Amino acid sequence: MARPLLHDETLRRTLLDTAAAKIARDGAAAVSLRSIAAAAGTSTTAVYSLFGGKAALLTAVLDDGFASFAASQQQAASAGLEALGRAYRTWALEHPVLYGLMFGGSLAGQVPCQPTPGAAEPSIAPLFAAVAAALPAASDDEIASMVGVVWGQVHGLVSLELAGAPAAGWSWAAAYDAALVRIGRSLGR
Amino acid sequence: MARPLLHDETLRRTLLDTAAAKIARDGAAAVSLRSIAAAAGTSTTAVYSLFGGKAALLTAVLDDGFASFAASQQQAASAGLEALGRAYRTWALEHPVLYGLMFGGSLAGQVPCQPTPGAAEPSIAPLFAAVAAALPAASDDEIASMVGVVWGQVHGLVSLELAGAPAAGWSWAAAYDAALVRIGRSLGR
DNA sequence: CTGTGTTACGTAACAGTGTTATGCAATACT
DNA sequence: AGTATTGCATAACACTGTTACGTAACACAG
Repeated sequence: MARPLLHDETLRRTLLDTAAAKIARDGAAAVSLRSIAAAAGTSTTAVYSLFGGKAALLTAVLDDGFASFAASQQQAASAGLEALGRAYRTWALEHPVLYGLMFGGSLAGQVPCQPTPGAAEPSIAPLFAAVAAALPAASDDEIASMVGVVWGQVHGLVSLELAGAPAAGWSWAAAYDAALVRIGRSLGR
Repeated sequence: MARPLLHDETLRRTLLDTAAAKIARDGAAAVSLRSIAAAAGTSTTAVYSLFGGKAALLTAVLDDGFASFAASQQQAASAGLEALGRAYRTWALEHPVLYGLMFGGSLAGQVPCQPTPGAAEPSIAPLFAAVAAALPAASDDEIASMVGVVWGQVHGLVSLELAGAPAAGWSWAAAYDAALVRIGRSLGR
């Protein structure tokens, strides 16, 4: 017997990148496995060998997204909580489809893909640290609850903006600014 | 010539209800037009006669959802802003899939259905009124921005909870309570 | 009551989807 | 060099939304 060929890492990255590009352009539901494989210069079975199927490929794209998002958050972490909030919105607006897949309703089963459990945690770790630093006297429960509040506020505004919810009489950017100011004030003292 | 048969309103409601039930149980992407038609005791072409296709049927289900949600909000409106917030979460938790379709990323093109423009506005009209009543001295812009902030906060927490986002160290219910208290405090005076 | 124009919708076909069984070429070790 | 082992192309499968066709049912005119 002989040690067989390993998976081709180059093809894996090519598939991942073309899939991510197509998904970002047309949305996850409008992208077919055949078109991804054809654009990558291979066949559908390669996806099954390398990932396991369309859902697994989407999941891999999603995990890549979480890594990119977490890196963006960690880079902004040193500049303070407000910078963290701005980086959050910036990344989301730059990757609208990906953000929707990561934190939107897709987890609820619209598209059969879900990130590996715990994939989102590194993304909010900087927020957790910032809140903890701003509230040195708070208990763990208070800090945790506050993280939920801040994350919910930031995600909610970004999510509504991305979903195209009607901003009748206000702009989402203005609401976002106001929310960041309110958060900063209530955490400052 | 003769005035022809009108569309069968009974069949329309049957299709709408079975579609809504199936979507609520299995998610929008997992439901096929054939299964809906079969469960309703008819054929797929009936859906095309009555609605125009699968996307149009989903849109109709969605519009029904907006009507139900708006009714729930308007009913809670008289009981104050905090009651409005609780009713918001209650409805969303009772209709998780529908809520995700209505306000989640589906508008961004994951599933090819979109509510009629302006469908969400009656839903937030009570919130708008409550904020305006709580801030009688505020300008229109300030009120509008505050509506965005509050809506974003409430939607964000509900959306993250529904998406199954990890609540590492807190519960979404507790964060929601804390957020409502914070909103009430900052609007109270 | 009969006839006719108009419509609702069942049947069946179509193009396209994700998935899978089969087979062949390429490889890494003996 | 030989051979076991794998990657992946080909082609079939079951399924999807959509649509052409045909039939049965109806509202009105005579």
